[in-house]
Amino acid sequence: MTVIPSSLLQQYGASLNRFAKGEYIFHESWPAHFYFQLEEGSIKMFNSGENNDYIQGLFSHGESFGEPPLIADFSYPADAKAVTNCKIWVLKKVDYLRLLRDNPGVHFEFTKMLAIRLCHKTKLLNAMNTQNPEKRILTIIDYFKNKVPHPSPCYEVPFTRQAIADMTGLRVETVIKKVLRLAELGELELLDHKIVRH
Amino acid sequence: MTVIPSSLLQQYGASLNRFAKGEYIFHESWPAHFYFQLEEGSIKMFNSGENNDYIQGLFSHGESFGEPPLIADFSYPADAKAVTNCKIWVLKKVDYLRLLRDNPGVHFEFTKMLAIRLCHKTKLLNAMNTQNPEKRILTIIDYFKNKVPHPSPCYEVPFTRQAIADMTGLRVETVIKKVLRLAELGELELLDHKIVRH
DNA sequence: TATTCTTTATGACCGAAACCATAAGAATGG
DNA sequence: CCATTCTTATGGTTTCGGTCATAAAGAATA
Repeated sequence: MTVIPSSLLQQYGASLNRFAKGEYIFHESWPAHFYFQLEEGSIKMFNSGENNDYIQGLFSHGESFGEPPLIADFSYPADAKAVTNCKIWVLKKVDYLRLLRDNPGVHFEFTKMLAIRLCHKTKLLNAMNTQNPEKRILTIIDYFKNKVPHPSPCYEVPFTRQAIADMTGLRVETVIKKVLRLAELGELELLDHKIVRH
Repeated sequence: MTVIPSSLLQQYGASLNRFAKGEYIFHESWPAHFYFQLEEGSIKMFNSGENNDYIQGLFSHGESFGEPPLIADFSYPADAKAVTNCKIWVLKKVDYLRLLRDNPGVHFEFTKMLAIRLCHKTKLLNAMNTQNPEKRILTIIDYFKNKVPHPSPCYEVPFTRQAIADMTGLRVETVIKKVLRLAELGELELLDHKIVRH
């Protein structure tokens, strides 16, 4: 699951930096200068609006984030913020590009990951633009359920109703109501307010 | 703008195939066996729903499409259909992967393209989930306006209201009404029903 | 343990976009 | 050239999710 082995990162000059809970790693519209890979903790990428936030992604141990602007020279399309205290491997852009050039296997795995992320966003765009709130919510839940192949058939959703709202473009009251409805319909189970998907 | 030179494609065994207007190149959920690059004509990638279609992308001369499933071994997340008569370079998956392996420069350009597409979908997800219909419409128009750097400051939108609806998740009547409103507000101009963006 | 903040819950009301019907102009094809 | 289909347009109606107000349970913090 780890994108690039830490030994290889260190070999190219990466350093392990700490970010406090709530701290921003970068902001929307900033130019990209570094490769980031989470060693510990988790971060969220999101667009902040006046009323709304929209969560673009959630990343934790072993995952890298914010690489596309590094590769194709554009500015960040979203903010990145530490959800918990984090330790993050940080590598300068030129060193990262050199690492990719020197290691075709790593480069190919990276391309593969972009392809998978693109497919995910493709499916999300379809779901969020054409489906009703219930389906949108299930789409998001099932994405995270299947992200890491789970041993148990049932998946305890690790998000608040507000987080689901911020990933589906809905309002928190709507998510609350639709989740109760989905539980009635048997699509979800509620165990002491925790959402469980089978 | 051409992704891979046709000479290189031929060197790896590509053939130039014809597709008639309206013909499908592939369907959602099919496994991916070929690399496709448009020599002539244009195609659309879209999800077809009961009432709704959702257009994921429009591609024309020089552009490739449907590569991510080839790279990361998943099935197509959408249909691809010829909008006009097309000539398309078709290359077998193994040969395409060999081409990428042998040509790091081509591989890097491909990675760059995925990064750009990912950024585009990120921006779309934000716009479509958090913005009002007017902003959604302008977001789509501006994307195509800026896709190829245009000499003239004004851009004649080459889409029907229905196509805009299918890219924004709105209904055609809504697009018609909001476009008229945007013209009143001066955000768009209407020349004989053609939409022009400055 | 008290207090504050977050999260879930509920109901009333409102408004914007969907839905539906209709029509006229434009483009396409036989 | 005529017939058919597509595209743009318009107005009436409905519906669903947003908005607002309120509250209680739970979690975090002092």
